[in-house]
Amino acid sequence: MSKGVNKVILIGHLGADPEVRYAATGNAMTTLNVATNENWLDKQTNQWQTRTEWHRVVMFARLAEVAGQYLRKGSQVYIEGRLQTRKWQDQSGTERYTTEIVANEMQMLGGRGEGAPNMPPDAAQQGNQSYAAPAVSAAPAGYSSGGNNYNYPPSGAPAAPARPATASSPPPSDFDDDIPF
Amino acid sequence: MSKGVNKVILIGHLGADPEVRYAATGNAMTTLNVATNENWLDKQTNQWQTRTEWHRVVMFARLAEVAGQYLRKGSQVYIEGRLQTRKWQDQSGTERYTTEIVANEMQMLGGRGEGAPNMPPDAAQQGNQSYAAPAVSAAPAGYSSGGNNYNYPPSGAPAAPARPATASSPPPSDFDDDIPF
Amino acid sequence: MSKGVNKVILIGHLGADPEVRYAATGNAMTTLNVATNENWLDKQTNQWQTRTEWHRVVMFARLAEVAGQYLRKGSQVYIEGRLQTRKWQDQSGTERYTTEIVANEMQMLGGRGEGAPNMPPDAAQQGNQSYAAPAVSAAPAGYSSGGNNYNYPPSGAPAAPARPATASSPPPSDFDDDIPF
Amino acid sequence: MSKGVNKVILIGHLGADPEVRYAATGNAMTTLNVATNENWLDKQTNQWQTRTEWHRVVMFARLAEVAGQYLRKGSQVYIEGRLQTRKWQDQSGTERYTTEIVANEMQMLGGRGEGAPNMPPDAAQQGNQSYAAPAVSAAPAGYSSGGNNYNYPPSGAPAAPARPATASSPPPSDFDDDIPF
DNA sequence: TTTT
DNA sequence: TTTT
Repeated sequence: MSKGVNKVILIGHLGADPEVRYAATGNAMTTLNVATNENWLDKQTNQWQTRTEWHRVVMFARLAEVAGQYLRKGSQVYIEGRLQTRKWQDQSGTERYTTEIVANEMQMLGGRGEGAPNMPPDAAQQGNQSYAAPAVSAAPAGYSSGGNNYNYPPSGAPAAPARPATASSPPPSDFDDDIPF
Repeated sequence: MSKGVNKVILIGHLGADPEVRYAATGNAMTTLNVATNENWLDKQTNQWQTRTEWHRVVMFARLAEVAGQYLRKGSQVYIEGRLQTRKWQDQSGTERYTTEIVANEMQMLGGRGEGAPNMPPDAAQQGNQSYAAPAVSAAPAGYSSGGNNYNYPPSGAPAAPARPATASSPPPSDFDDDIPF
Repeated sequence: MSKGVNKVILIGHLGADPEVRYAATGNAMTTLNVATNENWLDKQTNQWQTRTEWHRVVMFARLAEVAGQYLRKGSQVYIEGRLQTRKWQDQSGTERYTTEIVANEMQMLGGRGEGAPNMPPDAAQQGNQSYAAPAVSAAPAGYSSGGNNYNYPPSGAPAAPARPATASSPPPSDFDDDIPF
Repeated sequence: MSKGVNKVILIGHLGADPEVRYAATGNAMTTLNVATNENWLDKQTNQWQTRTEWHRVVMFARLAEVAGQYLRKGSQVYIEGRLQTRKWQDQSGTERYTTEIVANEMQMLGGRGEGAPNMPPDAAQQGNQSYAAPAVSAAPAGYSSGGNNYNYPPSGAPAAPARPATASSPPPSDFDDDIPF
């Protein structure tokens, strides 16, 4: 049944430039690392602290292309999407899980001037691929859209933790274009 | 500073009864497994399919107690909260990440009559522990509220996958009450 | 440009059966009256009070038809949409304003069994008529989609308050099908 | 019952400087006029058009003070709140309705540098006055918080339309501090 | 790894 | 009345 709501809304800044990949079909997939900050009062010290949460955001098709074109490290963005947890196997064969936000809407915020061209008016929203699949699929070919496990990182890739503890452990970056994503 | 929005909204059904734990201080923490369903049209077969996404929801203090008291497997709920990814170590010492929704609001939906008493009027919302910490902390003692890594499951526990592949692999359930959560 | 977010999320109950109208083109428009309740603590008396807010929700095309078919007075619904204020003239020629939620998603909640058939899987979401207009327009013919003032109630109709004080003052109901909505 | 969700999320720009008022008790109330823009494709001309929607946002207490201090005409803001329609009487004694967003969270977006000092970390969120009233009430004294009709504009004031057609018909601005708001 |  |  269509009973269910799964919605995420983020406003944050990119910790790095977008990563854009292309499937053999030409479909784009972009991943963003988005930081959301919040402040909380430490009752012990009575001081304000900042907590940063990092989010892995993925987007497809036209939205992916626009993100790759207009966003940069430091850009402030509004993201709307849904939560999705997918299973993958690390190099030791262990099943691991990564939770991502699959974006269906994006807005570039602030950042007036600073050299970046403006996003085109038709770029802000993805036809929601969940409920009513758009004419041009938002998911790349080779992506088994019916399940949670569109299999990236591919087998044989180095372990790619969902949230790397340090910069030395980068997000998945060695995808094979022939085995898309 | 306080620039940032990190918001999740879910409507779904519980896949199991809530799990309630108590810290040594008496503070409650409840975890829910919430399924959100959506339908998508398989273009190949031209048939409607259902995709289920499972979400791990955690809540503290009064909200946790109310959830434990009024929700049951199958209950339909509205959840509002924020995304949080925490790091933990599995039994092999490998760092793993689990993404959860930390709820600050909950509404029990539908289910009129059916034996379950109604939730009390003051139960619906948690003082948001992120921005303005409530007088009675929403986070249990023993929970290092300043970071992302409030450390459960504890070291030494069996691996608890973020999203079990089957029912045979339950969510973390063998926490030690003396080392809360 | 496409900088802007205008989003409303409601969960409430219908105060009356949906009102469905059809444009000359056959396009449907449905209006719902949705009550959202919240509780607040009266500090004077230290007692919990209930506050009810009424919302006028409008929807078009397929979503409008589904709402008319499956919702009834008392139904619990999830609504997602955008705010829109339109101008109209009452019988004295005075300009008046009505704020509505233009729905693009709807979920029927709870109400298991009770005689009502389930909503079809493709009914939950409207192609968002704002950003990327759907193939079948979500707006009825005769509706000047570019502005805020699609002119109902029509001139000459009795005054129709945005939010009637009592049930004796119903929402606009005497629309002329030839001058749609 | 606590069954109900009434949530609005806006990102837009201020059409004018905030209007700040103070009750006799010293409590602040600020109103914002926020424009949200969206683009839609005119099928007739195959051209992109912009539609602007104006929103009346009200906020109280600390949030009201911060808005008055840091926001200006043109500022980009994120607003989260609830819809509220209140009844008032125009000078002819006719009942009129105005729908507002009562904000409980606000974020200033973009606008780096440009002379404006930053918002303090504790300013972003209002204790939600609906569900669990904060220690310092978010509603000004003199405001009958139990109903929808906190009576401004006061009787005897010139008519103040919810959404003035032109700038010559300003938002309510002649409140009497002794009859707060 | 972001931002203020 | 905003913004891009």
